[in-house]
Amino acid sequence: MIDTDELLSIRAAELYYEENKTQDEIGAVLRLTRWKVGRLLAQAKASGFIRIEIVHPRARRLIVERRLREHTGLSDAVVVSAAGVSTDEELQSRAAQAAADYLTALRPVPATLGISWGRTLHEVAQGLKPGWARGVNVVQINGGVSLNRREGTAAATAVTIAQKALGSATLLPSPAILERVETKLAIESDRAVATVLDLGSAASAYLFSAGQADENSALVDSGYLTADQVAELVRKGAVGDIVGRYINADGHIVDLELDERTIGIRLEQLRRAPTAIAVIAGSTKHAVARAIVSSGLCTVLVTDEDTALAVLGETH
Amino acid sequence: MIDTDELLSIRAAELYYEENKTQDEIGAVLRLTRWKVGRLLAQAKASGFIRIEIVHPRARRLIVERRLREHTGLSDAVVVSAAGVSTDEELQSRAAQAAADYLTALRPVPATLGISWGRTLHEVAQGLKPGWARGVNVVQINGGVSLNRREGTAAATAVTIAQKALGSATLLPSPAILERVETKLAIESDRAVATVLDLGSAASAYLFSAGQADENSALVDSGYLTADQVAELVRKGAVGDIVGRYINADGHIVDLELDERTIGIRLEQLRRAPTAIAVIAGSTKHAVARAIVSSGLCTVLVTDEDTALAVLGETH
DNA sequence: GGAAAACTTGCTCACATGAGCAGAGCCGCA
DNA sequence: TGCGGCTCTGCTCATGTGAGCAAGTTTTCC
Repeated sequence: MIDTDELLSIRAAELYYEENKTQDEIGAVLRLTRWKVGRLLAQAKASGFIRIEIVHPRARRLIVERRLREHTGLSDAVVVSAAGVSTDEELQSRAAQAAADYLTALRPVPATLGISWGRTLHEVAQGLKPGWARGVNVVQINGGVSLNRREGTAAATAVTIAQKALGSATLLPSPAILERVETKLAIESDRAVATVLDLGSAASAYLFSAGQADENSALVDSGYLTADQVAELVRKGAVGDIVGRYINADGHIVDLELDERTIGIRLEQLRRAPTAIAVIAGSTKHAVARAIVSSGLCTVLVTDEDTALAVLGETH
Repeated sequence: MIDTDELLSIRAAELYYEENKTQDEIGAVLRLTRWKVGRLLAQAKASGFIRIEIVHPRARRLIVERRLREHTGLSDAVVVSAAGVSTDEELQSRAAQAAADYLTALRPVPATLGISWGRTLHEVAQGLKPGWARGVNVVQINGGVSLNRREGTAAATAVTIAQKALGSATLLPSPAILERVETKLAIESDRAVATVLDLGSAASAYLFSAGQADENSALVDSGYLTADQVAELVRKGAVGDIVGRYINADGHIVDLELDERTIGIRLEQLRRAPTAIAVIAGSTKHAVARAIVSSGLCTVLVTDEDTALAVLGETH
């Protein structure tokens, strides 16, 4: 049988929150003093019977953000509401918009911003307001899309962010992954590439997303890897990729040989960065997000509610 | 683009409802006066961005109850929350419990209570507390289960309610539907049956449920009708049955011949009753509930949130 | 361009509410 | 039975909050 006080507190809550009665009026109805009513309401709240939710595409979940800050190594977190969202695309859009907002409010404004590329980053670029900053040098930190897709996606992202920041973009003129280590080393040592890589290593802040490890990965899409190769990586423990490098649940490189052929910033450099903003949302990216956060690959995580709970290890 | 004030009001709501900050503190954070913050919060509420829900099996939806009272002919309504409920059975249990509570609180306490039978009514009987009233004569108002199922369900319901009310039960010793009109007339005029019917006609209050019109109907289950017969009734427009009589969406008898062979209170008598409590819940019963309410077959409806919205014509 | 209308802003004031506290009632234990 | 500790109750008081108002600001329309 349910406790009498519990039932009373529910009746009180109904009158308070649905009928907008004052605690005094409720007291009159239920034959209680107004103080008792106040206590019942507090009890109902404490028991979790009262659920207050902010439903809006731009709503954030501050409570979850705080939990992330407290229970992980993150220095900051942005968690967008997943209320009323059915698709992963929608979640990613919300997170991207939130990342744009975060970037706009970021102080100090980074002189140099290192960015990766991909669908999510592109959306972040779209979400930024023209003039969001006054002069930021945007640098690509990993090799770009260029094999068999529309050439310009990666470049366009960097350029858009830079233009809207009234700054300049520095592109990394190189593929993401090369077939032979020798080629990679050669390209890397080329002055045009080396300069950009050095600039990227010294960026004041980083902004990047992550990809899940499956056949829908952007690296497969761009033709750098085949679905079979990714499947093999998964077999070796890969949960996803970050700046073109596949990691396992511990945040370690899965395939050293492949990694040696990948051009771009190294994970250690990212780990040392004072500001590394990861934008990762959608149900397919829970595992990567968790790996990235727990291994300290980012200092700030922009994500959705469900992914945040997964990172906290509270998957329902 | 989203209105600036709208975004601000969302930020304010986050700080107010999730972080429990005062409007003054929020003003300090967002660089606004506390009055502006108050207005933003009011705006957020008015726009429906703030959703407060009471999650508890015994929670009621007073707002929907009021809408029912205002927009239908009902004199009262009880609407239980459907939050976190997956099955129709659970919804029916909640409604049955709520009906038991309603009956307990009903004033004046009915001297004679006319009841139907069925799964729902049985649950209402279970949900009543022993001693919920002091002396109520419980009368069956329609023919009982008796053909091929456990004999006692209908009787047990009446007896349980009466016992718990420290009162007496008067059973209707008759089947629900007879095969020939002549038999029905004969039984009806038998003193033992006629007395009970008269008592039922003069009850101070009625409590009944309704059945959906499909092969799962209690009348099919009890062997009074075949699945085919019900299908035929549906073809003629039947949406469900109430005290053994099939009605269409307008609340009219679907098959006059069948109705002539049905024993129990007539719908006109129910329509004239000052207190007729219908307990109807579950997604399969939306249509019957609507028919019953709109044709004035009950004065009080005990139901679940979703059914209530269907009755109000707000199915999403 | 200027007046009227509509809206927004910062305020006063009254009311609603939560924190904190003293006393009442209840329980267990000697 | 009597004593100390426990919870629960009703209160005072300080604070948080919404209604209403006048002044300032923007918009609209001639």
